[in-house]
Amino acid sequence: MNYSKQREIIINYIKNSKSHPTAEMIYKDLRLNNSTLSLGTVYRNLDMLSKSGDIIRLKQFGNKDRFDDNSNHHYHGECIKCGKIVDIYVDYLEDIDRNIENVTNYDILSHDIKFNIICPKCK
Amino acid sequence: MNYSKQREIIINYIKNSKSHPTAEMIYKDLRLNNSTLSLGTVYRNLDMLSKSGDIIRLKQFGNKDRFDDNSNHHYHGECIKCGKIVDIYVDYLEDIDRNIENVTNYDILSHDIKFNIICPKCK
DNA sequence: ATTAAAATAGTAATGATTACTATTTTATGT
DNA sequence: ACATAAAATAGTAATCATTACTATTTTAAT
Repeated sequence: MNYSKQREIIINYIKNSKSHPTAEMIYKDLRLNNSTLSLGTVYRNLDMLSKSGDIIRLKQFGNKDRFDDNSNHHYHGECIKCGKIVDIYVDYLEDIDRNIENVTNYDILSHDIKFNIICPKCK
Repeated sequence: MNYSKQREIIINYIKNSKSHPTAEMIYKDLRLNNSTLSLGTVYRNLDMLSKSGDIIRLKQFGNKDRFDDNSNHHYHGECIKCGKIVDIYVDYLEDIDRNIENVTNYDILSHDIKFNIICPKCK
């Protein structure tokens, strides 16, 4: 994977964002200071970066994929009222994997949890 | 929600299926014995049934939504080798929700867990 | 049996994502 | 620096899962 300016600004955008942006949000924002950036380039890089593990692709929120920084582990919550997606920073629950492993035939590598929440604003 | 023959066969198909079928799989199979069934009808009913809670819509597996019986609680696993989606029957982990609630500002209503697994065949 | 609401079939449209191609950029060896 | 090959991009076209639309049919209740 060679260096590219476009990939750098895309990954920086995601790492500095708190909003779990979609491909289109990333494209529109970065276009402002990068007038030749192509939407295809955004999609291709999001795909590469999520496959390499630098970012994570979230499929479980709405109909558009969302992307998130993968620097430190966290779970996700979605407010059932306003739809906001939030990070939930708690230690990875390793015990769950070992427990499931004990009661099934499966090797458990990891897990993702999505919490259905009500955020403070919507309470 | 009025009765309809089409909705009945769709919900029965899902309840009898172990394969977490996509809309298209359901459509193709049911078409065999129901030559006028429409794909739009399948989509519309899957939407209604998942909103009413009779079935659940799984968004986190591949690019097509999958549908599953919601009669008794279970989690899901996806084999990272063969892509198979399996049910994991363990009690709902209520403690997790209460623990998160204690360390965040959020009301936690429920959660879904996706396990990344290796199935017996792929071991 | 009448009637209004709900549902369907079949088709068209939408919209997120992927594919394609000619051009440009990057990394490497001379 | 220079040449070269691999990798990446921009811009556009194509794909494909899903949703919307409309005329007709079915359901449920009086």
